[in-house]
Amino acid sequence: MYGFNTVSLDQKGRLAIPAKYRASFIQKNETQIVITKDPQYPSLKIYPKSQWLEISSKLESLQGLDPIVRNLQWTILGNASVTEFDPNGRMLVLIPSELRKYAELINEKQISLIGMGNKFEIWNVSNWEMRQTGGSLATEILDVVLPESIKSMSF
Amino acid sequence: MYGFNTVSLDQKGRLAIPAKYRASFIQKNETQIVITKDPQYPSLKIYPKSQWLEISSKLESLQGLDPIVRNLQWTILGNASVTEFDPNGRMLVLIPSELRKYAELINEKQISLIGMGNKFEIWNVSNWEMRQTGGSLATEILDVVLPESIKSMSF
DNA sequence: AGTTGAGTTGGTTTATAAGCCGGATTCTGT
DNA sequence: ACAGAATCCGGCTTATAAACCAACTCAACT
Repeated sequence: MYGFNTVSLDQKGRLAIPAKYRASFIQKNETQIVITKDPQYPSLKIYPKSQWLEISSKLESLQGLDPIVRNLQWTILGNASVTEFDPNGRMLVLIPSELRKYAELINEKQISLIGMGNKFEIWNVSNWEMRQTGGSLATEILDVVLPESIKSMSF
Repeated sequence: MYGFNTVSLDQKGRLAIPAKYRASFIQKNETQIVITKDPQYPSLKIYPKSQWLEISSKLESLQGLDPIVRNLQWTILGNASVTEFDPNGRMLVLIPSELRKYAELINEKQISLIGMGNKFEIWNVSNWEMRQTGGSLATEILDVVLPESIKSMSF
């Protein structure tokens, strides 16, 4: 579940999880994945269900009065979408249009899929290249001083 | 697993791990290796699987909202690729083209393979010589102040 | 010099991904 | 409520890329 792939979306905007990643899902008996927004950059995150449960419950338990925390909760929890995994065939993920907009994937045929161990990231190809080469993006969404309660968290 | 070798890449970009190193893998029952980017210099790192598991799990657990941490995670985790011994006991590593570009190995027939004990490094031959003689490279990638959480880590 | 093991190479096979198409379902507007 | 359109979903086919395998070359050691 590491490494980077350029994957194409079909005409209908569906994303097929590459086989080498699928294997690791099957191995861990994961049958569902969750896709949601990344709070910091115009990109998406894909979690296996079990990982998602950890993260979402941590997030939910934070005190909801801090505006930054609420923003995080809205962004991450409010945009999550679950997809079933078919162990026999391939796994086709239909990315909700709101998320596609967010990650600047409208009309894109190719996307970058990056395996980060316990999660994946989905990027617009040129945004990802820009990131890799140290360039700066037009949009960096969450650019604030984080409260202590969040600093230690990893999403 | 120490010492320096000049090794050739074949037309398909495959790298054959020299026998003397292979032996030490077999001795330790390592059947898989992981190749990824070095975050600091235009070079690649090869870890035996067990070593990789340590490093990657440490990296994944760091606070994921810090931009520098995310950069490190992207570079190291997002570019990792696993190879295992083939049935003949040979190990041909296909270096992904993105990594070849990164380490300036496009169109290079020869590379420098440096054994560092628990890992290997792969360098463009002339870059490595430059380093050895104290010269400076055109590209030094990670040029930032590291947060305390990372300073103590070794990759 | 002959033998053995390592390195290198290229062709073959297999696995995978991407395009294509038809059918089903939902949505919308009248 | 109905018709048309748009969206969604699954299977099939083709093209591509990676894994496999086997033969050849080179070098070292006896």
